[in-house]
Amino acid sequence: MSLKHGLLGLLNYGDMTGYELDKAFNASLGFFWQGKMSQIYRELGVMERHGWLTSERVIQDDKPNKKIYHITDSGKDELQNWLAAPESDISDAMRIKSAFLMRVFFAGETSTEQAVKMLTEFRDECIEALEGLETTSGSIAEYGARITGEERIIYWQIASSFGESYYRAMIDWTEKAIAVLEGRA
Amino acid sequence: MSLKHGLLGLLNYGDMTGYELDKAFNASLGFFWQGKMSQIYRELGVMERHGWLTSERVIQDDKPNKKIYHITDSGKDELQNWLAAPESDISDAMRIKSAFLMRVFFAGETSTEQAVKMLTEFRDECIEALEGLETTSGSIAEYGARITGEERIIYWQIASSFGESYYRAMIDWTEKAIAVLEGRA
DNA sequence: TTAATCATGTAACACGTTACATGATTGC
DNA sequence: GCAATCATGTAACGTGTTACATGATTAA
Repeated sequence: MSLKHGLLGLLNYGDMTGYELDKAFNASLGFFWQGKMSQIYRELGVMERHGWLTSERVIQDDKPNKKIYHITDSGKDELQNWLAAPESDISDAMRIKSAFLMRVFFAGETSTEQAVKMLTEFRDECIEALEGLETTSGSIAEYGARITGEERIIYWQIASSFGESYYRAMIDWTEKAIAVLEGRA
Repeated sequence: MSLKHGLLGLLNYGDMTGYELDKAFNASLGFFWQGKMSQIYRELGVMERHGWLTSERVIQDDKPNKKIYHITDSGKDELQNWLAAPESDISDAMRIKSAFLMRVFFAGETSTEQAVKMLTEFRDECIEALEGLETTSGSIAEYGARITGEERIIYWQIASSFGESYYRAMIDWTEKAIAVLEGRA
């Protein structure tokens, strides 16, 4: 249900079109939730049918026509309920789901070299991702400047600092694993 | 595609029924990939149609009849290809997807107390999960004793040590976040 | 007597991905 | 001339979840 709630949260900051929502979503929430445009358009339709949103069609002649979405009181209620929901999403957040780890699990069926290669690639990607985070925190600051409210920025920073902790832990883990495999060889 | 590959990997250790696969899956891979029984049965059907498996029906009169699955050469090929696939699943493993983080992101719409409560609950769950991991490594040892191959056990331990790194990082992050919020209040 | 274990599945729905379709304007 | 931006969607498929159906045996 979280794509819907992410969209609600963004529309709570102000009216937007589906196209703008897609960009705002990727620029802010995109770090910990991904949604394709086609899915966003579909979900907006569902949400409108739920009565969480209303839409208004705007005719343009220099650019394609657009449809501006507006959050309703019912939508704001839904957002608040979700935010206040005791324990919701936590058990979900605890669960690790990783096809990569599954490959590690079965790596005994291949050679040690292949396993080391796989882990090395992973570590390199983690390092890159960690470096990329500086860009992300930059875009958060930018966003924060535009949309008011210092209280909000604190939470954005907390959420984005998750990435740092996460990638650092991954790099650590991978390097230990590589050391174990190379020590054994 | 990873549920399929997990099942292939397990069937590569030996023939099993859908019911046994469900239990083996949850006892070993369940830590980083979850699959419901109904989904497992469906996927087994698909895999058999792909020619990755064959099945044999066994009539029992004290217990319900069962169907034993056996991996084919084509299935073994598929498993090897997946294991050798350069870079597959890595970009997937990098992506963070967390509805919980989305709630943190929007926590500015509620009170600081509520945000602290949410984070505290999360930290507590992480601590519990970390403690629960000792049980997991126990069950890995048990599994390792039954299914031969010391090379395999190493990878199982590497995969399961991921959890430790992960939960420790989460606990750290949460505690820093709580400190920031409480310092501000 | 009640719950758990054994054992199989179907049906419907929810969510995510990929491919396709359309078409003007603007900057390199 | 070519790619990007603006702007909306549909269709089909893949994967994950929930609910339902059946029914014997065994241990607390």
